[in-house]
Amino acid sequence: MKISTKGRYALRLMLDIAIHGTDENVSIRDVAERQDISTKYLEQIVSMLVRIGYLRSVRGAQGGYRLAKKPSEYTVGDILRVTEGSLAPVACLDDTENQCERVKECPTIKLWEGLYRVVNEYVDSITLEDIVNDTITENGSFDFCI
Amino acid sequence: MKISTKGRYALRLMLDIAIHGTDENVSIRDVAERQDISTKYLEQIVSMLVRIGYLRSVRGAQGGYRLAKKPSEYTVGDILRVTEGSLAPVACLDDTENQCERVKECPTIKLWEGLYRVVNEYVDSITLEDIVNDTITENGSFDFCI
DNA sequence: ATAATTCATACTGTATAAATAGGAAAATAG
DNA sequence: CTATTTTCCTATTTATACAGTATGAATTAT
Repeated sequence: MKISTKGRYALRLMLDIAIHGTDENVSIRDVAERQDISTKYLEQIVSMLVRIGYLRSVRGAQGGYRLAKKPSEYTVGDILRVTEGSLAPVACLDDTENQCERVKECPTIKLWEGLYRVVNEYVDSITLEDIVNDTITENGSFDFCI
Repeated sequence: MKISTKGRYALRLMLDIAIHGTDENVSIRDVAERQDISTKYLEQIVSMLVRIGYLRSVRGAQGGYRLAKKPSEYTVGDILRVTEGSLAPVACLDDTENQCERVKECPTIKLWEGLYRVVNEYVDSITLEDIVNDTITENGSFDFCI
């Protein structure tokens, strides 16, 4: 039941860009340095977020990334679902063809559906803006640990 | 964010014993057959549940397992926490020494704490009895799919 | 005694996570 | 117009944890 580094890094990346990208493009190199994450690994993660339209990229010198929307318009769930693939606690809840034929009479499926629901509700209740405001208010700095 | 087979099998094991263990010991062999899970793998899982006192074992012929308490006294969370290790979405929330020194000023830690909380609240709100009743009421049978 | 069971622990294969690596394509600055 | 900075693409490697096997000892009922 762990969130992978991809999901965590993606969140830190988006927060970093939310904070530093208001008046200039944010390069992966800078994010990698501030967040202490491998640039090459971040490149993979950022590409997912560009592909889905959450980030806009500008190539070349002075290029980098900006948010496509306002921080208040991204939920944590949005970002985690892109990078984690799915937040479903069991495979049979994924859209794919992982569903077994006994789903209808499975005694535990309702349990997993319920867990899936509360997880989604929670991560969708928090936006990037919420986290940014919270942090800046509390200590002014922005150092991540995970 | 997936629940592992250990957690899922443990739940099915406990439910199976809850149903079939009212007037006799339930052997691993029988559970494995009904649930279509490897007996050797189940042995490992059952041993965790015995060690922590959730199941009582009787050795030898006609031996097997029974619940130590009533089905209503086990929450799903109890069982998952034993077998999954922890339901924390990030390592720094575990009791162990995984905590980094920046926890206090980490912008995302509150998020993960909140997620951890809703997950625990949910899985602790459902007991084995709830699932048993639910299932028996609905279709009388008890076939699992995951 | 024998058969049925739990108990203990070591081992293995496989998939996934996590990260590295190398270079092509695009844009800017000088 | 070339050197530099950056994104973009995709293949490869490494590490770790999951999932399951395997072997056999200990215990108890019949």
